[in-house]
Amino acid sequence: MENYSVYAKVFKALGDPKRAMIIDMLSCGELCACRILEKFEMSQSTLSHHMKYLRECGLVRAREQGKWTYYSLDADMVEKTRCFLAEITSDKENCVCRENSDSCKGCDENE
Amino acid sequence: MENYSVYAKVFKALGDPKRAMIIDMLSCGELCACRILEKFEMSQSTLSHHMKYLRECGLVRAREQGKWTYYSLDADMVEKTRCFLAEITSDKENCVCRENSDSCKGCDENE
DNA sequence: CTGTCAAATCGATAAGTGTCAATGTGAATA
DNA sequence: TATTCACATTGACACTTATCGATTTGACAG
Repeated sequence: MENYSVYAKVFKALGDPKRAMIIDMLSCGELCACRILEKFEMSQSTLSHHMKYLRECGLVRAREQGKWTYYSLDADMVEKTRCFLAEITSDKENCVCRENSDSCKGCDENE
Repeated sequence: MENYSVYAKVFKALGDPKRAMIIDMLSCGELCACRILEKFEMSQSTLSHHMKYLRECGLVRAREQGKWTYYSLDADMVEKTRCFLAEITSDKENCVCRENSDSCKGCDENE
């Protein structure tokens, strides 16, 4: 159930059209907040809120440089998320539905 | 922006740990509501609500047979969702961030 | 027809989310 | 030092969501 909760946060983050769009933008490379803001009709505080959400779920990293903050995707988290999605939507031997235990742990490296 | 909204619904659906778990269960094949309910500490009405959510975003289909309702994943939607996730998290030529804008290079020019 | 069962819907409530204006903060600059 | 700039945080609000118990619907058995 732990894993479900971890990725639930990521999916919640993707569950807002504007945040999904921000992810899309960041997929081309690092961007500063001001550059992202240009693309949206949204107050600066609202964008900041969204960026915090994206950071806290692990999907996005922030790098501060002087007064600017540069955002970029966390490639590792992206990969894990894709993997998790693939995992829970594919047939498998040790599925939750076949056991009482917490299987379907996805692609965690410590196994 | 349309596409972002369509898949935002799907991601919102996956953004609840229990719903993600239900998806996981259904990935092994069709199940009736009662079978799913067994796995959770959740009232019947709450489960019904979640199933409606999953149906409405297109991820799950329902087949009624007598008094039972059988649920299964919509393979097509699953595939499209995986695809969308891959799309927005990969670098590409025609990224949102390149639309109506000269580049995606960040704030370099302001430094 | 009546009672029972599976599931959906309704009504209510507490918690979470998206949004903005206002304010705070820390770095660069005049 | 005081001001400005980029961004974060706060407080407030309307809206949505997760949840439950109660009720309704639709199918089957007697």
